[in-house]
Amino acid sequence: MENRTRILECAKDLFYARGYDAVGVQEIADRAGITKPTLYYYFGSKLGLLKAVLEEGLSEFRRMLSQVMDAGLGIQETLYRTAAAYCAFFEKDRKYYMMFMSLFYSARENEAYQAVRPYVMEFYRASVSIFERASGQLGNMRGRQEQFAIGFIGTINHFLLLEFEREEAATGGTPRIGEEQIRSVVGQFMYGIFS
Amino acid sequence: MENRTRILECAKDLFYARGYDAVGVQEIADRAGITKPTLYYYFGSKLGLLKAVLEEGLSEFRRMLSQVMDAGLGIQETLYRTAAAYCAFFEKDRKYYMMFMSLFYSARENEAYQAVRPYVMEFYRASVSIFERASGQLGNMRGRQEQFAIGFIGTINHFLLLEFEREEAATGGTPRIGEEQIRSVVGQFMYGIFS
DNA sequence: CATCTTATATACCGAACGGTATAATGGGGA
DNA sequence: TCCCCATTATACCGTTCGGTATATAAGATG
Repeated sequence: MENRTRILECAKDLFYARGYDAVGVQEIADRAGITKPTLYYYFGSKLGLLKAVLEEGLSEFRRMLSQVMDAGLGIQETLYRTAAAYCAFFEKDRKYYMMFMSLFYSARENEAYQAVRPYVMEFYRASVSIFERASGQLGNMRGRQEQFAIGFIGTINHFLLLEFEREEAATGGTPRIGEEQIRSVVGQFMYGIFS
Repeated sequence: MENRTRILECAKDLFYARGYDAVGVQEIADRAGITKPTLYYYFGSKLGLLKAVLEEGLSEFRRMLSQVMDAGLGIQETLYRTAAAYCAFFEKDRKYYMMFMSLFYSARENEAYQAVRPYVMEFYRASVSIFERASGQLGNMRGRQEQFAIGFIGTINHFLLLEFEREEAATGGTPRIGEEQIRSVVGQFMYGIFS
């Protein structure tokens, strides 16, 4: 099983760095120190490899998210902990997060997008449900749940994108994202920039 | 010059639908009804073609943005008009906007990303400057201009992404984005979701 | 020992990739 | 008329693409 893991790791690194379409199967095999038939033995196709890469890193994130959702907290704390889960996931594996994010926004008819689409919808619906459950605290939302949900995901993703750029620019190590930073971002989302 | 324009148009359509790397030069040429050497005569390389596509649709958007920036308005109205400019640009050419957006988030070492990077930075800096100029109204921002700027761009992009998905799902025509919708999104950004 | 399964490599497939050498075409000016 | 220059096509380049037929090696099982 060691080869399988190494192939997944190398594929993730390359997809992250240059994107699914720009990376050839041969290059992945070379970097993993195996040959193409071995790769195809485990994953069947290039797309199958991508799906395996995607699935691999997601189980823990799912668990963290559902834990937050099931805690029965108010919307403020739910949003904060959700954001914290996203940040923790990002910090645990930046390459995975960034790869996922770029697939999130990739062309609709690209086969790689088709592969991430189910996961995108999964997390989007989870986000929508946060706001639906909180309609008591938010008043009549007149169908704005979706706008809130997408705005929330967008805010987090862009915060992490900025964080990523800053880390790339920084010379030293990568400091952990502070709790107060996350509270600041979520606070900005909830109360606006004048708060 | 008619061929040149048609090549640009077809390239945009295909890059939008399937992404830069997944589209071959041959396919673009076929669709435009010309041959590869003609394409290379005008654009020199595939990357040159992408750069030309990018540059093509941007001049008007630049003009709209700088007009807003030079109006000397308060931050609220500036943000609203900036958002409106983004929305107008989106509505004028959805394919271009979505293509640009997916390039925005694509892998850092992908050559297509290198091509959009300058434009991304251009609009990012413009957004930062909005918040820098408004420090009087926002109080001591302690370096949060960047967070505001990226959050603002993220909010708009995700709103338009949602809009795009809704339009795709809708059966009828695509209604224009209403002024009150834009005000709602910008209001959410400025005053939070409880407003 | 014989056999079956799992895992791996060699060597190859046809097609598509980005790109180009070269020639033909056709209109405008000398 | 002649040539020039912009434009376009034919036919090709070597390389890489995703994928596979087939053989082999190693370990477990009878």
